[in-house]
Amino acid sequence: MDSQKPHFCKILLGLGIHLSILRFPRNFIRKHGEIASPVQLKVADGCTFRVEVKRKGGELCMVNWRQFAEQYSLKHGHFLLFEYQGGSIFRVFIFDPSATEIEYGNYNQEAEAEEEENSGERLNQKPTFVQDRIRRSMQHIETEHGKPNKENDQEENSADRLNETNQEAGDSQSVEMGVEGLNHINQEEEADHEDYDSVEILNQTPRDSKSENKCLRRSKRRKTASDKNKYVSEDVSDNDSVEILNQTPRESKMGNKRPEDQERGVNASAEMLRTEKKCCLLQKRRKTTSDKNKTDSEDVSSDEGDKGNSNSTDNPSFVVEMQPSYIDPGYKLILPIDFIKYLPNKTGNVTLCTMDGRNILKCNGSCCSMLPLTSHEKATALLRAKDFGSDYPYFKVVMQPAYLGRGRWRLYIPNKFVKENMDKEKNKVILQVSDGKTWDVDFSVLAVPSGQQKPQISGKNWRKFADHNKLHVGDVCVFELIDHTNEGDSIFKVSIFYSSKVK
DNA sequence: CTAGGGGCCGAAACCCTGTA
DNA sequence: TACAGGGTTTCGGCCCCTAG
Repeated sequence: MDSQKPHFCKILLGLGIHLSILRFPRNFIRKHGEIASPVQLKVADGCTFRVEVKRKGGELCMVNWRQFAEQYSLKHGHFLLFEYQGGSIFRVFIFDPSATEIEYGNYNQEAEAEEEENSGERLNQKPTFVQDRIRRSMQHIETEHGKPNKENDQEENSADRLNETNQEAGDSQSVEMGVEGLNHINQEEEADHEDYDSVEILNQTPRDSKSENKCLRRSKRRKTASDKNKYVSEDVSDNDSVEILNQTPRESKMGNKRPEDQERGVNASAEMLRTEKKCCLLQKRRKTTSDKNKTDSEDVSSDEGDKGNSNSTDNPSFVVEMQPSYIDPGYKLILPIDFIKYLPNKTGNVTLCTMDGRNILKCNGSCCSMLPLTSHEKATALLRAKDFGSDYPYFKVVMQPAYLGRGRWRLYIPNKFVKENMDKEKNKVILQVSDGKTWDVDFSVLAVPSGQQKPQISGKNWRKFADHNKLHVGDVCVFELIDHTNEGDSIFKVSIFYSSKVK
């Protein structure tokens, strides 16, 4: 590929594929002007596709590119790189969800073979109620706009409406990875791109950046169990509209759902977890017996009782009022005993599907856990802090679930950093944030029998630090060692790069 | 092979409820 | 109001898996 030519990237996150619509990054159009319709998409296998370009809600979009999407079995997580040749011609490079460029010639066969191989397992794991919800969700979006849900609706009209809907609702179909933007992924930029949750990179291939290069490196290892789970998640999120079946009582009572989510009629499970967690931390009172009895009866009766709820469903469902122990630290969610009859097996794995492709929870038996960030997510997060520099020694950490209360509150510090810059005998370090507030947190170096050493920050004050600074999974912290004299405790200045708008 | 990340277990500390 | 008992939470340590 020619790095001198203008280009932009797109990561597909579901709906865009189904709607046959792909929006050009605004910055790209701003920089290179209008693209005349139709555009030609040239792929490395020699195929060329003509795709119409139209304005949708003020944005320039490729419409009806379904044939192209189908030809290469594009799905959620695929990464497209568009290199502009001029004269409405783009060369397109396609990367699969593992960030590996696909083999164009035999991609379809491979995809089909893989599909076939996994079909039993995967299809079985995708419960029919999910498919049903997806279908109904799609209908809901259409009918919400006052248009009848006719199967024969012209695809484009449907796409238009959905596109408008999603723009209004601030929903996101594609993350635009790309571009010059990654130099400026800060909160102001995020505000600018809020409606698409997107990052735009112009004139910079992902390969240009070290971390992106990491992401795109061809992965040679076998698929692990966790990888398989991720693929299952992707499959489910392909269909884009999976909802939490019912509102939790707390949600409806306290109204702490984000307004944009209310508009959309969807829940972001991670946000729910965070919100619930906050509530739990603030009101960490154990349920009394009478409370529990009340909750249990509500849970069990939810099948009936929620019929009047706008989220009611014909499928079996239940409502759970979060207990502190459901969220933190045990992540054990107790199901109503009456609901067990709907499960095919009393033990085993279940998958919780949400609207947000990333926030799939895999549950094993009674235990649910948030999956750790993928290397790609980490690399993307780290880009927010890539411009950080300091004369002091520092290290950057992307917050993982395990650092923020999953299992326990502990943050691992790179061993190399500790060896080079810190006194292992110390048992405290001081964290200081920009407003000058400080926390004494426990520091220890855990010696593992294999001889390995695992320096870590832990304890109540680390938790207080995380709470006070509203740290969430995906946020980046830069720990800058500004004082490490032998007498006192090491002092770290902590700069935080939040993963979403604060909060 | 090493380091990072996360799960699990058991002990101790903490908190709440019920009862005298 | 004090206390016992039991449930919940916190924490240290160990182990395993994965990526580089």
